[in-house]
Amino acid sequence: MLTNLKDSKVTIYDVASEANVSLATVSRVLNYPEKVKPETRERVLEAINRLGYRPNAIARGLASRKSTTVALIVPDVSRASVAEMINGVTDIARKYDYTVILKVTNAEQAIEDDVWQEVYASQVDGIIYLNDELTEQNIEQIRKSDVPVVLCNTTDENNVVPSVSIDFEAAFYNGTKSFIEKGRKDILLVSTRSAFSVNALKERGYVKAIEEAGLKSNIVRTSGRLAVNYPFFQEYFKDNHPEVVIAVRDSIGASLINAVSDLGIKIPEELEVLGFQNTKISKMSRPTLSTIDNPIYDIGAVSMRLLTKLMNDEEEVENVNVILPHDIIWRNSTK
Amino acid sequence: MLTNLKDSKVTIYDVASEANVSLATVSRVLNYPEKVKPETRERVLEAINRLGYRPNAIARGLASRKSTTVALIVPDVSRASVAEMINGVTDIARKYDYTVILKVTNAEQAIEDDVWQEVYASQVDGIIYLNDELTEQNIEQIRKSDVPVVLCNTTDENNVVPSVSIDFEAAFYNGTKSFIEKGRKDILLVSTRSAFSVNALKERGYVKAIEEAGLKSNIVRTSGRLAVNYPFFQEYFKDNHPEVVIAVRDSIGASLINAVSDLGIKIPEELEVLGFQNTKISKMSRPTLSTIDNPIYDIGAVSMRLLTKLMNDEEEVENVNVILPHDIIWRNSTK
DNA sequence: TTGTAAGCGTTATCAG
DNA sequence: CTGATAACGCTTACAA
Repeated sequence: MLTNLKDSKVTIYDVASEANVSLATVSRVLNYPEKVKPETRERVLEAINRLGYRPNAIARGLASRKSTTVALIVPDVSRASVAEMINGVTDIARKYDYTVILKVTNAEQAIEDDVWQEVYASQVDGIIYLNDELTEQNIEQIRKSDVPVVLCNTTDENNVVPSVSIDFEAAFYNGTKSFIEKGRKDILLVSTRSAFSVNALKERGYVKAIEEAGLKSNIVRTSGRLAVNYPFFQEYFKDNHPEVVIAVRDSIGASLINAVSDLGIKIPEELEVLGFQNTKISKMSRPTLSTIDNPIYDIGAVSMRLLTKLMNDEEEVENVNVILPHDIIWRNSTK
Repeated sequence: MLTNLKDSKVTIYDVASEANVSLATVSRVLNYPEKVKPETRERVLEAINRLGYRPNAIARGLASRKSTTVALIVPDVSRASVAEMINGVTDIARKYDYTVILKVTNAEQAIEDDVWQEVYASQVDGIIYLNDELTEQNIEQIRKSDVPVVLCNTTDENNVVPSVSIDFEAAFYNGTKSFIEKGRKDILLVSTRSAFSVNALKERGYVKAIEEAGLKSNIVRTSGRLAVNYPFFQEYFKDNHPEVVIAVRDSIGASLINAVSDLGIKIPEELEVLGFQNTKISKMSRPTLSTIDNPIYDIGAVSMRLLTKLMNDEEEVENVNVILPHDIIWRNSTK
């Protein structure tokens, strides 16, 4: 009769009296079960079940000064890579009994500033931060944080903030080099316009491979948006005919394939294309898009796991920069 | 000197003494600014700024018995439609100052059960629930909830749970009918296998249009997964040659286009294809996929807005079933 | 208009 | 091993 009654918020007091113990004992069986005699523990557990008691996480948070909550800050969840990463984070969060608060910034600095204030107000125990256009200002923000932060799918150049990602520079170095080894000479990199971001690392890897081979590097920077990319590519490829294009994102690679195919250029015969990320789109594209596999689910999962360690002081906060391995997946957009 | 000091958690007491008022007054300027004399209000505000005070959301939640937090329960964030919907929810949540907790169930009933317990323990003020494979059990769960729930992108057949979605039946009725009006007779619907879901509504709309026209309905049900769809379609279209295929999801439509094109069938000349959702994939597909536009961002946004009303008792909990308009977008997979 | 004080539902520190 | 009791940081009557 007491069970499941809609508005009957049952508290620890109710359980205590039901089990004929003090509330302290109930609290103990919940948090340190080994510290209470098996038979009373049993009695309390029964009372809990009978009443359908669920500890109030808010009261618990206030009293214990930890919320077992983490914030996940992302620019936009509709990007395939961030969506998949979120799955990784939430799966591991569940495993370690953390609640996750989702904050999306729409990549706007003003919102971003608010968001940091909000998550502090929420008393989160840790923060997972995904921002592939990290600025100095953002890094400063993180360093002032009194709760642990892990950068997800990015790195801090100075290794002062914990992070989880692949080695972007090596990935693009290897990707570029594999074409060079096949004898290609005219290799274009399509990157994005943005002050400072992981794309700079990708560019660096590309340039390194190109220069080592004594070739000429060639980078064009475009928007990340489909509506502007398509016409841009159609224009560009009227006059320019590289042998290979490496794109910093699959979506760019795929829209390039479409734009260029619509122009009558044959892929991979006349132009080879390599993407980055291995999203669904790379499999759905025709021809299917060869791509550098960025294990984004794992990156999310490992980030969350790392954060749990940081929150429990099992790990030093500095110099924890996890590098996950990457792969190149050859499909039909390359010979 | 007190500002920004890492571990100096400044509380309402600190602000009170800094401003020479009682903590109650500080609380008032935060919650009912009009109830405090402008000059003291000013003094308090200054103190707040000077100390960099941020109210502790947890303590506030405990005292006020509301958390200004909502839970967003989804099966999987990597599905394009749910990702975009989440953007809608978070944008509106931000506008109304709600924090959102993200719970992903991986479409597993066991996790789902846990999740509901967890969100209750979290003392959320409301729940947004996205599940396109709703069972009786789930509906039961919702009805027992003592906090408002809104179904997002689904409807409860009995209209007892608030919901926001398009009229799925009408959408597929109209989609089907538009082909019938162009003289097509052999129209196949590709749906998914699943006990009970919105796809049943889509099927119903299709069947209605077909039967009204005195044609023969034809539904095949497949998995939602790319890896199984592709070979399935290749097999199916060896022997079957409908004029039109309507798919219950863009991803199914797009993989059908790929499978069938790889078989040498010309789209739209030999087969027309209509998808559902208007995801990025429908624009990236070649030929581009005609599709029923499901305004999923808006659905998320409206759901959250509705939930705010429900949480403030501005709306009746029963019979709030918002139907958003839909559109058909004709692209190159249809004549 | 402002202050006092009693909670909110836990955890955690003492004694016993 | 268990029970009182004081926090935790805030909201909210009720008094002044």
